[in-house]
Amino acid sequence: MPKLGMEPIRRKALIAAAIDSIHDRGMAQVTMNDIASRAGVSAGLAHHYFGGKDQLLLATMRHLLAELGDEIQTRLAGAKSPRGRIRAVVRGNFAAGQFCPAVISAWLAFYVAAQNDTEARRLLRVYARRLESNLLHALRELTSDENAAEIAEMAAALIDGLWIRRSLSRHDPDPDSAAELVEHAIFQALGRRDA
Amino acid sequence: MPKLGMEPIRRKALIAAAIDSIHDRGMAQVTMNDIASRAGVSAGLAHHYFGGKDQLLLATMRHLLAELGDEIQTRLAGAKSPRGRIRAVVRGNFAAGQFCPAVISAWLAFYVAAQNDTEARRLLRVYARRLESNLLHALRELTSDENAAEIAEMAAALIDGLWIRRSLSRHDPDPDSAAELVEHAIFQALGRRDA
Amino acid sequence: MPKLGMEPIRRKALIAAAIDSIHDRGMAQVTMNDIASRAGVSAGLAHHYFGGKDQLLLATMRHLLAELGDEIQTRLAGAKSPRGRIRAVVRGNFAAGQFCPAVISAWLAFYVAAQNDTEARRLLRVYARRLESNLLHALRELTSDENAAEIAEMAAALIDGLWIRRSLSRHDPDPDSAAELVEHAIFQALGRRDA
Amino acid sequence: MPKLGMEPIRRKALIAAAIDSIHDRGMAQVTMNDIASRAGVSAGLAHHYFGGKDQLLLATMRHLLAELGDEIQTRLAGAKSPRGRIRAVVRGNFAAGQFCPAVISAWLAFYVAAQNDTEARRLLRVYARRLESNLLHALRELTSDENAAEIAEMAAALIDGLWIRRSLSRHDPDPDSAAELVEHAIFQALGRRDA
DNA sequence: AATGAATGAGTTTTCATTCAT
DNA sequence: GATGAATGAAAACTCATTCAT
Repeated sequence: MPKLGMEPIRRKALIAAAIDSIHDRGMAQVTMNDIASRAGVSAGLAHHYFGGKDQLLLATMRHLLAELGDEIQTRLAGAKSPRGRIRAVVRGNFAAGQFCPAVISAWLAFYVAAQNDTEARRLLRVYARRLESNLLHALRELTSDENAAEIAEMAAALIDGLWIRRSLSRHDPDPDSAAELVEHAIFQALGRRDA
Repeated sequence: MPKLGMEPIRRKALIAAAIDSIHDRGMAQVTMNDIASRAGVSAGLAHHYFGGKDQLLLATMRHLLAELGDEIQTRLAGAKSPRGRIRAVVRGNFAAGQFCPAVISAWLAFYVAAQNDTEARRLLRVYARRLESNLLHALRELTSDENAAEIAEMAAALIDGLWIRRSLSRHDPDPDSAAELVEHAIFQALGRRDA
Repeated sequence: MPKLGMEPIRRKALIAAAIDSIHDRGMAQVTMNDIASRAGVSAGLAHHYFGGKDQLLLATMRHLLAELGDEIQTRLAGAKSPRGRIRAVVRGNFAAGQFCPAVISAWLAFYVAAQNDTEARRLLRVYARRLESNLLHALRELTSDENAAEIAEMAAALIDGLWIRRSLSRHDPDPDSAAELVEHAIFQALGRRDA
Repeated sequence: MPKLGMEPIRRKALIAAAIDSIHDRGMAQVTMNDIASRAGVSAGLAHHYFGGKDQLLLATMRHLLAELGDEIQTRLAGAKSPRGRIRAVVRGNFAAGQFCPAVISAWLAFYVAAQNDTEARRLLRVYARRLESNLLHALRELTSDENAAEIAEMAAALIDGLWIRRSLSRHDPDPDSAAELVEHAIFQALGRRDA
């Protein structure tokens, strides 16, 4: 029973289905049929709306990136101090909507896909640059530029590493302890001068 | 012109070719033909030796794991102090043979594949446990068990995170600075009590 | 905003769009969507009016055939002498509305389609017979029946051949010189007895 | 039961099957499966050897063009006089191997395909230019350059037109009478000065 | 030991066609 | 009268895998 204005609804459903499919079949094994039937539509429709598998996957990635960006921006807007901004960035990266198994799987898959896909790589670089610049901004208010850069690099690596590692663990990932670990590392690195 | 004793040579060539193929086509896109022709043999032969694509890929993963393990063990054998052992583990993870683009790509790909492949996951878990136990062992000589566990987790995440991040950068990865960053973080975390 | 009496307008627009689509995508590649969107309507509407792709294409062919027939009949009506009637037929075949790239493409496509489509073949045969009979009629007044038949066959082949050849040339086809070439050949063949 | 050196055999069989398939299904309707199963192989093999449908079709066209070229060259080599060379070209165009229903269908299909496919068009232009140059060469020895050009154009159109027309007739095409018709037209056009 | 030949199952992709609105 | 939504069947294409030689 076709209705009007279905397109955005289908697009969202397909993107959500793509994330779930990647999670439980793996990027290399997902088929359009998996995704489409999980979204409750035909494979043809997925093609119709996205133009092809690659583009659907890229759209999914863009969606994830945008969501993460929003998460961080929202928290950043409410932060008052440099330390608050650092916390905002870190917590944003481990926000509930993001740090669940299916989303983590998808993220990793995209990280890996970016090794060989120019557009995916471009997308990821934009995100990485923004993350680092957010961190740097806050850190520079608390320490020397040089120091800030070093800490930012460490923090970013730590965030990504925790994502990866949690994805392999049996238990559901715990956003809070992950965020605390990162914050702890950052503030400790700042600590010497801070103290 | 078939020769005797070619098997080990072919196996090595195929594994090396698999790593390269994964690097420049991506796990999802590698075909047996890619790998075989890169190794200078027919796809049929790759089958003959490994029994199938999955098994060749698994063998490749085992090879990577074994090499990394050897790298670390060798360094560990020559280390005298707890700090030396920590350095051995960290440096081993960024050893020259490991920390080059093709190998990083392959590692990441396997990390992701492990999300959905039981055997790959098992293999990876064995390695992760050993890495952690090596680190823990050394750390426990320098701090409380609880503290050691926390630092080990952080260090492991940092190592993985650096791998992933370096893989996206345009430049060839620099093992030394990566290792230093990790060592610095570890010793700083130990620092308070160490001092 | 649906209007009354749109049907004939839509039909014409769709047929024109079909001709253009065939011209620049090729019979094998035309889709209902091409045609419909070029006509500014939805594919569904094209179906509604014509019942299906095949029937739209057949209607397009009928349209072309009818136009060509009209073109010739009009000229024939104004012709006084046998030679005038021959000229009428020839010129009709190269009339402006007919001898333009898009129409030529469509004609050829139909000619070829007729090899495998019964209805298209029937349509084409009717036209071919009429064309020949028109020519024959005029020729018989100028030469023997046997001779007339031979010349008619030659003329018809020449007309078709020129269509096909002009369609491959880079320049826009020139109706006048084509018509002259055919007339020249006919009158020369008649010449011996004519002289 | 795979044997060595099958590739050229398969290629030939597939090309022959393509011609037959085009003939009895029509260019727009042929599928790789039609062709492959007619050639007694799987569709996968056809892809393997030709890379895709388009390329198989193009290869088929190239084959037809080459055969026709050979046919003409052979006859041309044996011709002594200008008139003999003209006859060689004309007869070559209606040679037995060429002028049978399936081949005619394929030719026409390609002629039409050339309207929209750059490579097909290029191929056809090469052939058309060669045909015309062969004719011109011979004709120039018998009449003025200007006259020769005109007659060559007429002859070429006549040849193509006869192909098209014969393809629509119910009976098997008769190469001899077709060739005679063309020769007659040429020699008649030459006749005035010739006489 | 090694290969080229061949297949068939699985996937993406395309489209005519249908239909509720 | 007209559309956008949706499908399903059919087609192209890919590839791991098998096997005779």
